[in-house]
Amino acid sequence: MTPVELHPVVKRFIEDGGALSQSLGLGRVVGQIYAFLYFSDVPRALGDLQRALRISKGGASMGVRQLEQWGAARKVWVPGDRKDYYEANDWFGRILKSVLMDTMAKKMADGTAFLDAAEAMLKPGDENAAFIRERIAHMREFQGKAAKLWKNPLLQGFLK
Amino acid sequence: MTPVELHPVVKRFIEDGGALSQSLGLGRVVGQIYAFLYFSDVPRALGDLQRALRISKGGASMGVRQLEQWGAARKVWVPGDRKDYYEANDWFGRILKSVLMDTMAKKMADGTAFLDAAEAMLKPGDENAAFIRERIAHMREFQGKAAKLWKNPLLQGFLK
DNA sequence: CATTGCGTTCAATCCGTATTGAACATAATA
DNA sequence: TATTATGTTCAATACGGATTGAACGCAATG
Repeated sequence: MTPVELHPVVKRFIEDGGALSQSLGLGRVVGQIYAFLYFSDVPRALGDLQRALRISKGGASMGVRQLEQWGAARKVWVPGDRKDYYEANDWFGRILKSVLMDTMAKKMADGTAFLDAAEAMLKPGDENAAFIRERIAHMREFQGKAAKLWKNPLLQGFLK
Repeated sequence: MTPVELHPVVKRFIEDGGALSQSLGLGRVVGQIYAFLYFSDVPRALGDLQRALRISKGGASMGVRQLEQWGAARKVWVPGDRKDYYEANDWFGRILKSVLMDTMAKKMADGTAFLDAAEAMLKPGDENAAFIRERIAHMREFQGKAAKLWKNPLLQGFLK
């Protein structure tokens, strides 16, 4: 598959975007694809991604779908062409929120359930569980603060 | 090395704590060690960590040091014993801040530098770079908002 | 000064997960 | 319906980073 030449600056952004998303545990290609789309003034098809980033067909397909799920890329219709074209969503706040919801909030949610389950495991008469109860109560307290912060308009405004 | 029996609830917290820190890209053992220390009412030595968590000597040593660097565990002196004992810091906000500073803030910082460098790469007369400039400006804007949010008392209070 | 107990280091290994690519599914076109 | 152009799936693989454990350094003790 014949490569594609990129503006040096865009190339750097793709490299660093890939490294960033890699370091955040999101995989390298999603960062690369997003960077490529973000710096493209026209929509791009899967084949463009393959050529520009030298990634496999499957990788392009899966990466772009992941970005779509996070609302970081959207499919656009190009008349007279039946390929799927994509462009970047530049609303960083929204994207960040999606990713956070997909990674953090989920954990938070079953964190609450987990604390309940843990406390239910403690037998009523369990003497030496007093310290454990204390610790769980302390976790609950922090969890409450975190939930409050998450709901705060300042933060939600940033992530809107 | 002979194992150690743990309270079932603590065992669950260790399992889940390990899974959580693993999923956050911090490695499994640090989460496990922290959970073990957090639910221990007495300080613990490296050997205790090895036995309780069935991890290697090196793993215990490195994990506990990482926690120390984040301020999530501290060394305590036990008179008449020359082993190093550790206990958990339960100030979650502070710990979270340390971890964030160590993982995110760093990236943010050289993100700024990177944008400067990228813009410097654009030749003054480069016509078709207009779109790239636009995009970089848009990134700067968001970066500014993020920096502002980070400095906000509400967030800093939570992370104090 | 030899020995013992403890903590640290780091090269080798292991393990999870990101990535590939061939096979398949689907839809448009001739 | 056969063919061509596209997108998807998933088992196999490659890769990076987490984990191990033997070797080492150091300090206390006899």
